[in-house]
Amino acid sequence: MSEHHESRLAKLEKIQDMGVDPWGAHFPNRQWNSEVRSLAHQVKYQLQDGSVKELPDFDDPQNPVDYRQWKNDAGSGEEIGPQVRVAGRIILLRGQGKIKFITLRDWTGDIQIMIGKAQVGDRDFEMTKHFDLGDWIAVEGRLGRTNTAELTVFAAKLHFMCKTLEPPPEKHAGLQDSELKQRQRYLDLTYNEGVMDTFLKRTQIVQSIRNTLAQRQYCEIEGPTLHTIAGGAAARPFTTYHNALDMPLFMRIALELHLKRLMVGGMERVYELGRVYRNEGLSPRHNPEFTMLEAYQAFGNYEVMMELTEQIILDALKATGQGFQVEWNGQAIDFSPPFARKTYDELFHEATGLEPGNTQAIAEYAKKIGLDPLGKHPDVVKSEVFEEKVEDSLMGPLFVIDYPASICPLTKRKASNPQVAERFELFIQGMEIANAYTELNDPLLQEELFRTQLEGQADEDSMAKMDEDFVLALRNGMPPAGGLGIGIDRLVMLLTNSRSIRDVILFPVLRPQSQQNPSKDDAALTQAEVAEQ
RNA sequence: GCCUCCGUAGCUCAGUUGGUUAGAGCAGCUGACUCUUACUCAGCGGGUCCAAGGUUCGAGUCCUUGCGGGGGUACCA
Repeated sequence: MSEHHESRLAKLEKIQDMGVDPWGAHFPNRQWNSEVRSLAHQVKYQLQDGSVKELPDFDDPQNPVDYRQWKNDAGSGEEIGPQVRVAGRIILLRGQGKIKFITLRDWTGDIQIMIGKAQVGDRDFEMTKHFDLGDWIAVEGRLGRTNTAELTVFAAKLHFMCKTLEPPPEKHAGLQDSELKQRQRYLDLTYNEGVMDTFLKRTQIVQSIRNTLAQRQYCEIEGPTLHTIAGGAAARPFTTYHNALDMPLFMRIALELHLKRLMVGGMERVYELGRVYRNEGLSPRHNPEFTMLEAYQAFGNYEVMMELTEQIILDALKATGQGFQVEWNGQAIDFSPPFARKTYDELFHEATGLEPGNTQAIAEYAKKIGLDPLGKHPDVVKSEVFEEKVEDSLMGPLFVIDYPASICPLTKRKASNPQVAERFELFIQGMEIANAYTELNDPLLQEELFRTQLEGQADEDSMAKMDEDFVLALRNGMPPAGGLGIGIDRLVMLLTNSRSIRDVILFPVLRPQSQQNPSKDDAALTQAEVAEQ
């Protein structure tokens, strides 16, 4: 066991010896640190004649005020301020003889506490000797300012809330090791600047999306995450097994097919915001489980969904207190509406100089850039070239519209040109953020497309799996509709200036640690020994 | 999966061409201090150098394998 653990356990005992519960209790009427900060204007200076003076503005960097001098000039009197009740974690601790300063942090921010032996009494001051960085405490006291004008709670009564048995990260640099940041996210949240903010913003974004959809009378549902056929996207699923039913199950890779069943059932505007699972590689843009929004609107089309996508993003910007100009990874993103639109073929031509219809030339070009066009449908080859040469360079926000129909088996074709599917993808900073169609509702064509896809495709390509149950649903009649998918994690990345998807997922997938942490076993042993004594 | 970089005290990091007993700051412990704010001052402790092998008179440093992480790449409508 390390010196840190020993020291903390010893202090834990001393707190118990004082008759204080080191694990704390209910602390009613507690105020957030941010609330208390907003009471700063109530701190005033009362002169001996009873008149009250406002304090000067200490926050003006142009005009620094020496508070000690100011009080001197004002004449003898006393600072007055509201009584407050705060609670939080001890982040910094500065002792100065019979006085202690604590920087107390809650999830709204920091506030300084001053504890004077004469003010809190011997017993509470004795307790401060057993404080460690990271401990949770609660404080009752008067809000005021120190001689250096720092807004401070002058403690009258202390309450111990929770002992911390592990030492905190380094107090200036914080937790730098990206592995520890992910494994011990609780430390990352408390001690690293901006981390709490990022995850609170994530919540705001998700709430904003729900609000936007609610305003349009969309209904949120919860579909099954265990599927008998993992469909709705081309991805390798995670497999699992149900014992009582004695059958394999797949974790869902998309929300699409069940939402469409609900459209058949007459849920005319329906969405799910939930987790999907894809058994594929990891990268700064891919986590094996991630959050998707899928929304379907009866009698809509992909144009309607484009407008909705834009609204969702603009509302999310507003909800996170941002304008149209956002900085991301050192670059500027301009979200000013309307977002640009370009057709697939247009972009293809711009990037390659090739005619989008010239399959021969495209196949040769594909070979030249290291792709293998042999035995593939011309549109698949074209799509591979597109992914290789176009997608990464789309800084956007840009709606890419009108995809080749043969690579979109769930999408309705354009009435004027059946070779083209009514589909768009939204690209920002080279990332695919949204994907939407005018949904295919022709069960006969759907069945045929499933079959065509099946030919010559690998077994694990689940998109190719015939989903007869889904086709049956379509045979019962799904209204024409627009459908939309948005990758929530990637959207959060863009709106929080996060470079890695693992910075916006609280607990990303990690391998288990290689060795057992020996300090844990030691601690358990020693606690048992302590109990014996 | 493959390529590549990284792994040194609780944390953040140094560590020269392979050479004496592996260092610093924070954190910890002891003491002093009633307006500090990365408090200060005096003193003291703290290491499985990721793991296992190997080369060498000698390995934190070089080699091999493994483990964990970052990045790239492959897979990925």
